Amino acid sequence: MSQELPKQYDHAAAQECWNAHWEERGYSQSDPDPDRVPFTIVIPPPNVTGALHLGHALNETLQDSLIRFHRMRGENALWVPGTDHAGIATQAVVERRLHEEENLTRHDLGREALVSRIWDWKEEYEKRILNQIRQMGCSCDWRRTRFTLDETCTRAVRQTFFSLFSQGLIYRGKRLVNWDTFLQTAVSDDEVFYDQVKGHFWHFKYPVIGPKASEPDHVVVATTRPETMLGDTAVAVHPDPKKALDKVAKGLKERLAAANEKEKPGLQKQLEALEKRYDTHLPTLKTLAKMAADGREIELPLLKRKIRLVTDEWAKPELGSGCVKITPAHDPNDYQVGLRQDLPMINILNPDGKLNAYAGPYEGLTIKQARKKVVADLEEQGLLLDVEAREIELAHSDRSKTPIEPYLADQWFVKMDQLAQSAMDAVSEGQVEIIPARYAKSYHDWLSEKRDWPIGRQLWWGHQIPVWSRNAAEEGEADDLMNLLREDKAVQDGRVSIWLEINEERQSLENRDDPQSQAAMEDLPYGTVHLCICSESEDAELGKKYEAEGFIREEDVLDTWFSSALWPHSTLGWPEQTKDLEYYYPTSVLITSRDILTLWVARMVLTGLHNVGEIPFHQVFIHPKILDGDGETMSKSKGNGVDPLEVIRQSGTDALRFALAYLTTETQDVRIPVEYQCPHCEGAIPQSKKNRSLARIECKHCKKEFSTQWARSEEDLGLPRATVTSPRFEVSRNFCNKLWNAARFCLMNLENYAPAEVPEDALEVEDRWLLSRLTAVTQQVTEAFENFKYAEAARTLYDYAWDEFCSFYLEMVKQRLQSKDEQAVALRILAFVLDQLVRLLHPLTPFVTEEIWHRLNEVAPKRGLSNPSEPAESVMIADWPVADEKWLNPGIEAEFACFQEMLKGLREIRSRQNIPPKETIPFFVRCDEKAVKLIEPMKAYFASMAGAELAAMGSDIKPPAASSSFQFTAQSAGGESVSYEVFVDLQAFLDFDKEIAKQEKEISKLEKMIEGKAKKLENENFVSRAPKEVVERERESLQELREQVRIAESTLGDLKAAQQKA
RNA sequence: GGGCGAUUAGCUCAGUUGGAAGAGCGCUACCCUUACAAGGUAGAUGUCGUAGGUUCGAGCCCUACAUCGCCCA
Repeated sequence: MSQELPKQYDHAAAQECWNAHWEERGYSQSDPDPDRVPFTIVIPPPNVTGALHLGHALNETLQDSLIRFHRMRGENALWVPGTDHAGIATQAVVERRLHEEENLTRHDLGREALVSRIWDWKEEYEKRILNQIRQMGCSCDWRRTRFTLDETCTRAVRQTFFSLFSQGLIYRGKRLVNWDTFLQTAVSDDEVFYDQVKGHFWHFKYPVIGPKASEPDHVVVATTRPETMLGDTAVAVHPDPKKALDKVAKGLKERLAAANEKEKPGLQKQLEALEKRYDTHLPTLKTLAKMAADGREIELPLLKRKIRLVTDEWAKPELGSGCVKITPAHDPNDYQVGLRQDLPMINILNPDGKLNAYAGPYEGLTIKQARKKVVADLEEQGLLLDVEAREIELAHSDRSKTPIEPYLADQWFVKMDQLAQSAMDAVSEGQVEIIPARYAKSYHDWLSEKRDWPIGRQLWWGHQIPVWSRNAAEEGEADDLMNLLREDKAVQDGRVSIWLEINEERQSLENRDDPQSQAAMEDLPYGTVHLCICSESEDAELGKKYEAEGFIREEDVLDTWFSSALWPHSTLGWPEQTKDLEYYYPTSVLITSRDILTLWVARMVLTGLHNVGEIPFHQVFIHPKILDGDGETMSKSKGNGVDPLEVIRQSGTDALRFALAYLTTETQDVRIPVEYQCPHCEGAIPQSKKNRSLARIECKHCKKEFSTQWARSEEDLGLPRATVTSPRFEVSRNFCNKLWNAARFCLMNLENYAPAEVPEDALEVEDRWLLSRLTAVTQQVTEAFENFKYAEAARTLYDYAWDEFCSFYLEMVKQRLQSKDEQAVALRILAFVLDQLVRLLHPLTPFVTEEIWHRLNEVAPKRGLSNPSEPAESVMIADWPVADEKWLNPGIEAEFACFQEMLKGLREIRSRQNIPPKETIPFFVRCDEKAVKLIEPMKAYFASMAGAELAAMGSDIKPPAASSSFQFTAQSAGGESVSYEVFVDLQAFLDFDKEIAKQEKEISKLEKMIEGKAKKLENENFVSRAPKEVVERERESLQELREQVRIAESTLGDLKAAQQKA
């Protein structure tokens, strides 16, 4: 038998074997079954941009553990796998590679060819990702694997779009978007990050047209982006500058009054500067506000365009000159001003980031070139006043890492008003529970803004928006077209939906009668007629028909989130009313990371409610993020990413999973310190912010060099590459190995096993103790899984398996296994407890437990304490243990704790006295009769586990002349306290100095505690106000401590006397 | 600027209703004891971020501050 069982757990072999076995048996497949309760999870689909990282590993681990737990509980567990097309991210990766490897742009390739390349990428990565998920032991129903761009999902997307469009919840409008000039697409706010860059703050003079006497002949404005002045359509001043200044001053004064000494000087200075403004700036600003009311105009330099002087609260009299230039088409704040003031919005950019015809002589320049030239030209005309160096928070596209240009463009939106409200209600009314609860707040805060959702992306990879559009130059034309369409059969049948968009820009210009606006208006159509085709299958025929009538298909595709928002119902077959949908929806729980709580979770709730009429899941569990040792998010681009497959290779999937679960507590993110493993000597080199960006590193152990993920040069690539890993997985690897070896021990001994019922009176103390603990552990672990307390489940099991099952029970049972008479019951307990432990651990460590299970099935095909029976063929489908409370026995646990304490004391003396392992130490115990009974049965274990021979015990024990002693108080099974004095006869071994020092230290520690307690008890307040039982406990405890000191002092005296003699 | 979280041993983290702080790793010593050296036994290690407050009593409750992280603007 021992031949077959290696000393070390072979995780690689187990994983391969059992994964194949599980799939072959189809354990993870689920079909609707009205007799069973479903438990359903849909995977948050990883995107096909790249391979999975540790964050995914955590996410998958938590889902699979939960699915396995519920499956074992007998629920019909379904876990739907799949991946996400991640439109912009995936297209960006492929485009970048195209550029790097072939120096081509997407326009060189064309839409069809590019999309085909992205599909190739997707095929490759989808395969890789699904394989990774498999390697993590995930028990998904692979038959149901979905992709957000596959047929099933496409149908759902199409249906959703059509339905929202028909209900008027989708519209197109001109909006300021975050334009990525590199990828030439709008990106959402969530795809924008801010970076501090060094920039400048330029101050310009704009001349006033026809100033009256006593009026200023110019205004001063400032900007960090001078080229945007070409798109200026106004200059704003505050409508009531004095009121605004007063308000700021009041706020400052309040802060000053409340400020501490450190802050005061700064605030004081600010206030003084502000007060000066009343003299230096206020008069001019007041005049300007009046001029604005009079309709005075400004001449925009360089282009010589007339622009308006307006009053708007966006202008801050406390800052700069108090005037602000307004560029509605290129700044979000200015855009709002533009809307309020009905300003023309002039877009000066082409999609590629070069300036367009509105920029006049600057047309064709890049932003950078235009900036330089604008500044130079203004300076030449004497209109440049000042340039300050300044740190600027600049928006960058997360996708291309290039600066974002705010840009006015046509954009498709979903109206969020009602939809957002429904999603908010679902949470506040408790239909959807967010765990931990504090995250409900950010969910609500975000939704309550009810900001319309921009859903269009100027990409080629994704769900193309199913809308065909045609401009109508004048109102009459629009009406005619609409009337014609209303007669259309497809429209009447409800297969096509139509909508007339009135051109907002033209409308806003219509309200103004200046010639400039009128001229601009003429270029703009009155409106656009849009039609949406419901079914993709009709695109070809109907689409062609409308195209012949002058309609053009929208080129943009939908935001990826539009399709992932449907995931919980689209994967189950919606819009068809499938049996799956009926049975599995709403799903049970969604497990995800907090960063997409709003982007994704909220949207799933609202689309679920809109499409299916029901919430998508009952619970949302938000798990921690994976950080590196410095508390930074892990990412490949930082170089601090650990590859889960590497962890799996080195330590095994079980170790990966167990470690991640072990770290998943409610409030902490998971820190995983990263280190390089030297390919030459396998030594560990901790990763730092410094070395993580290097292409080559010298090993501090063997002094040889190795390369990293950054290696690009021939020379660097020639060096062997280091593995990036983390020491954090060792604990769990060791644990798996420990479990393996514990099982190995059991299995080797179970050769003589014969199943039979175990009557309670056949049990020894340690059996009762182990069963009592097992029962408690079963309850704790069950409750932990029910409440997503993964760390608690893992820790409870770790402690039980290692400290209790291995360190105590297995050590104790060894003796009984030697004896034919005592063996039988012990083996039944072993088989049973191992069986239960393996079940409890299975959700976290599926492979090692399955490996053990199968071997256990061979040697112990029937097991159980009351009614031995045949277990399931696989632990994956075995029943979850049910705690049988009859085994709970706090009395036995207390007694056992007493044994443990005595054992520990004996071992400590051995260790302190350096007594060789082979020597046996005799010891005496002084205690009363009751206490004798408690210790008596454990006699043999002191011998086997501490090499200590109980020489005598009783109330009249006289300590040996040269001894070491300790004493303690414990609880008996009945709850009374029992005291022990233990003397170890050290005649043959004693190191007097060491022992005297130890006793003295012990006495001084005890005295300190006595002092503290005595003081507490002398405190009138404590005695009178604290609960009686607490005071009583303290009194008793003081009593015991005094007794302990007395004994220790007597031992010390004996020791000193013996030393004298010796 | 607003919201949320964190701060406990050298490192990574537990710490139940408030009653004199624990684990793993690392470190030290001893041990290849017939399940396991990825192991065993024992040991050392703490201003519980700072300052106040509540309380007989605070790692835990309250307030302020500091530092770090995340989300939002």
